[in-house]
Amino acid sequence: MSDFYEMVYDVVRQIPPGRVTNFGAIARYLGSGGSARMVGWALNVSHLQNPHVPAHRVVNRNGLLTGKIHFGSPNVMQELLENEGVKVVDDCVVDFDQLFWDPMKEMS
DNA sequence: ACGTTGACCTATA
DNA sequence: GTATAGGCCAACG
Repeated sequence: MSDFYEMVYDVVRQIPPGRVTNFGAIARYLGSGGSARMVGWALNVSHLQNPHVPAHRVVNRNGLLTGKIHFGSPNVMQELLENEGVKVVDDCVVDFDQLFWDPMKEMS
């Protein structure tokens, strides 16, 4: 596996329950800068990884659950988030700013 | 090998 | 404030 993928998975796994983050933060943390798309690709195959990666905690900058379709069923992602206490309305995370988890600051 | 697509973001108008 | 443009790198056809 490429180091990029491993780093992405590592960061995503360290996201605390009930918190969410976006692709840009992860991309910048990895030093890829604007390569946020690569993060998406990494998460795309994340379901094959072991241990499982909580990709449901990763959303886009708008807090929209863009990748819900890749979870097998569109409702799975929202279910998981709500199960962790994250309110989701119309595929959007409520209070995204509060629940936002920045790897740069939090991991330091 | 080439063009298109993709769980996106930043910048400029 | 929204609209459009550019960039980013990997996978797919």
